[in-house]
Amino acid sequence: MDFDRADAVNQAIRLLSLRHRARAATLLTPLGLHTGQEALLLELDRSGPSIQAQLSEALGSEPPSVTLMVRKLEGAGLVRRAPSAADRRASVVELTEDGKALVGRVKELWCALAEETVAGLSEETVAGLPELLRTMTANVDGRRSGHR
Amino acid sequence: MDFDRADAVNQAIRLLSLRHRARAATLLTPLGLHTGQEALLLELDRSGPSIQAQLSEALGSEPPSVTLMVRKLEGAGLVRRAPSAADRRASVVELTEDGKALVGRVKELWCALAEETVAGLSEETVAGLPELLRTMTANVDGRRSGHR
DNA sequence: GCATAATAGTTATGCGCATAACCATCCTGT
DNA sequence: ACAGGATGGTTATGCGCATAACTATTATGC
Repeated sequence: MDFDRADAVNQAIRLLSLRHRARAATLLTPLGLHTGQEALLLELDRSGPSIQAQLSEALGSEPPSVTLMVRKLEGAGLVRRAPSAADRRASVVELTEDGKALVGRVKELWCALAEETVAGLSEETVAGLPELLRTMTANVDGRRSGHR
Repeated sequence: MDFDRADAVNQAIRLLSLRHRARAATLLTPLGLHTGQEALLLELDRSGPSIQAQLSEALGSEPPSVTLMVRKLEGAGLVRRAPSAADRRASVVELTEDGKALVGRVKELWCALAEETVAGLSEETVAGLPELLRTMTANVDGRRSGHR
């Protein structure tokens, strides 16, 4: 691939990352959330109480990141931790009532953001978008340093 | 749009951001660069000596971010700053010889990364990709807080 | 059954990027 | 010509995310 084409792809991905994230931030700020935290809340809503290793896997974030996210959300009263009965190393994270209440609002924002994002695109393009993005993600993820 | 579809889009964008960035990081590390710095070097290669406001605009990063990036690249000897003759507030940034030498290698990585990223996609999909991503970027960027 | 490896989690540290507040310089209108 | 605003840059601070190094527990191989 020639450089101009490659650069167009890479730079477009970089800019979309920045802007989509920035837009998410401005939408989430009124709820008192920071970008990334919404992913954790949504995952808990999806899968129910989970240990941090599961969250780390689901979010695609490293364990230390999850530790911090959970700590902050716990401080905000949106999430609660309990020691796991089966494994004394693990702690189970779950939504509090406040957390559950907030998830509803997060979902609305999430829908609004997705609609904004794909505005003006054809129905079929939108339909194929997640698959397309996941393919690219898997392409670069597969080359990750060794593990998995 | 229903939540599942919206979430698929948003999460796919989030994950692609993380992974593409992570992959870029592992490719750039051997060159002693961190993610984001390559964009600045490539922009200088493209447009020649520029003042930081131009870089900020071209990279889509805020001025404070540019200040730090330039400072670090200057420390690494890849970039040089000179006061602007026309405007005493501005400083002109340009590549050093070392910087120019490194840009060549960055370009190679950049091509390799783009090829990895779009592996397995049809030729037409790849051709339309930058435009597609830019459309989405503009969609969320347009709603930005007031300015531009 | 016990040493060793694998796994869950945390702390420390560092980078990228953002916003807020601020200074220095320039441009503009009257 | 000069006050007020716009523009270029920097500093301070904070969050997200990463890696490295560590502890505590659980699983495995001989």
